[in-house]
Amino acid sequence: MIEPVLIEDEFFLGSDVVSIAKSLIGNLLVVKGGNEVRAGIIAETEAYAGEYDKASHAYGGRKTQRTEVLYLSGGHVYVYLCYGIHHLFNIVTNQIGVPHAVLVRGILPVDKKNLTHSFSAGFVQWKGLANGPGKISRKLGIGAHHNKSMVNRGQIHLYHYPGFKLKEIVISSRVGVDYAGEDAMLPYRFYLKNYKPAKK
DNA sequence: ACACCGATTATCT
DNA sequence: GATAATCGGTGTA
Repeated sequence: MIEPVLIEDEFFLGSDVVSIAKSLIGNLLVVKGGNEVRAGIIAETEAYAGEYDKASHAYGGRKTQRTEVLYLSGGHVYVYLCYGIHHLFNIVTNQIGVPHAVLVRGILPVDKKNLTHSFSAGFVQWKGLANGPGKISRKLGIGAHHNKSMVNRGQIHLYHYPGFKLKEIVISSRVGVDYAGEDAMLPYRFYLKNYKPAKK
């Protein structure tokens, strides 16, 4: 059994949000709440490249109450509400002042028996599919209170997960960004080949 | 004050 | 598999 190891802070400070989104695939997302621990293997991500990306909330350098978290340093958590119901989980990347982020759109369940003892306390096994950004927040218990928190400091942690054997990654255009014009075509979405996304 | 944005579930075929 | 029904926060005026 190989121990998952926390992803180092520097990883999230990187300037290439697209490659960060890709390399997050297959890593372990862990949410601790109270005495409970929930986890999933990241199976689908999208990159949002800030000021010059029409699909980004920070397009054109827009800075408001909602988007100011995007301008914080890489590793901060950006959670926003969609359809008045769903909380969408993003990880801010790059240096302070550069509003890049990775949206996590899908996770796979992890079996407790594939994890070492350090995760077993309070581990809650969730079931079903989490192939959609609203579903992962439901399954893992991510909410608005996580907004502006810091990965690997508070309740949300990201680990390298050598126990998961990464196969082929599919690259495609992003979901639900029709309004972004030509930027809607950018190949900024990544998912595991053997995973069924909610949307093609 | 108002237009805009989108993920999920239920219900139908 | 396809379609319809659903909400509330945000940004701009």
